[in-house]
Amino acid sequence: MHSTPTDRRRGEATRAAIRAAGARLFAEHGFQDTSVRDIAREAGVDPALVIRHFRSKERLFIETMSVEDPARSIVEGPLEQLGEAMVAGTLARSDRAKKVYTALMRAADHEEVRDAIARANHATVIAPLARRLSGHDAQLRAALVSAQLNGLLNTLWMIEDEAVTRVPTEVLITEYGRALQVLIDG
Amino acid sequence: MHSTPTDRRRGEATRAAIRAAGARLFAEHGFQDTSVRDIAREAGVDPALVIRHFRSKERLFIETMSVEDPARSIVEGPLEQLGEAMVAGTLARSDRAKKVYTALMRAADHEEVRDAIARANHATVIAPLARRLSGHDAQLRAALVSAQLNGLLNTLWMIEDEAVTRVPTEVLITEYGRALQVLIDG
DNA sequence: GTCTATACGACGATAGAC
DNA sequence: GTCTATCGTCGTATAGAC
Repeated sequence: MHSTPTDRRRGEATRAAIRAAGARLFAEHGFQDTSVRDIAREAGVDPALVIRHFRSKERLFIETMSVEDPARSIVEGPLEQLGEAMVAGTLARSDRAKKVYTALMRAADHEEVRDAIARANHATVIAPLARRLSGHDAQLRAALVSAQLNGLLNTLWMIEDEAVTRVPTEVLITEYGRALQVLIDG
Repeated sequence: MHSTPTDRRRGEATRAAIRAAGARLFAEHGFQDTSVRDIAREAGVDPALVIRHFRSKERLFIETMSVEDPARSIVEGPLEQLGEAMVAGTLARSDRAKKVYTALMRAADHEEVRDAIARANHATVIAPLARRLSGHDAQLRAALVSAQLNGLLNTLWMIEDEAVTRVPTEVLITEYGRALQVLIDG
């Protein structure tokens, strides 16, 4: 009937194990190629518990595909060189951040994933950047800078277009940074 | 034993019906939400024939998700205003072109789809643009312009971020066109 | 050769017993 | 909270009729 303290503690341990397994497997193999049964096996629990605790594979994915490493810092620094700084700061992010970004983008078939992506973009890039911009259409220009940045990341991390992946990072920072700077300057 | 003319004609008609059904359903509902059985029903054909004729759902998707409406024209016009022209030309593309783009991007979980996207980018944007650019790193700058453009399209069509979708097209053309122009000018 | 019928193994998710 | 058994659906393969 009632859940005892022991029950609750066991449940929390199970939840944590499932979450850890999901965080690892989704980042490594993506949403589609990671099955609920894979996660259960990695967590050492019954497959039914994955759904029981997280309601659906999709919800576990969204809850799991996030990074503590805050991207907020990429909109800091002198405004006059922020374009380059944003590209450099993004390309220098952790390996996990790249994998999470890629996994999210490649799962954009799912509406709730798209919403999560949009929310993350606003929270980590658009809103803090818009606060720093002056001049006309600050909000819009911030959103377009975010779109630009995502364009580069998609080419580099999601599509992995060889024409761009083999270019030295410093060149990308200089060239693409100039393009961002135009919208930052307004 | 041997295939009669009647056999061959029947087979071609079946193939065409499956292709047409796939072209419609994939564009409308995406890769994931369109089942092989849906396509077979729409085509008035046995589900096994879909695989028999196209080897896999993924191959039918890639073969089907293309547009005759050539995007090549978006890299034409005076170089000094090509940035704006590219944005304008892209945003003015057919409704089918938008749906195909969205369907492809949302199916990027599949490696062969990513390859198809990269090939399309090179054939329709990067290569023809690189041919027109002069100065340093023409090939790279063309690839980065393509990345920028895809960034806008992803925000607009794939993620459908409201902060950008509700902005008037003319504003997007002016603002984002300026950013493209920087890399076009070099 | 085209097609029909049937089946396989894996999937996400659920009901109900403990 | 956990586990077993199972459901309906999926992409795909194939045997055999025409």
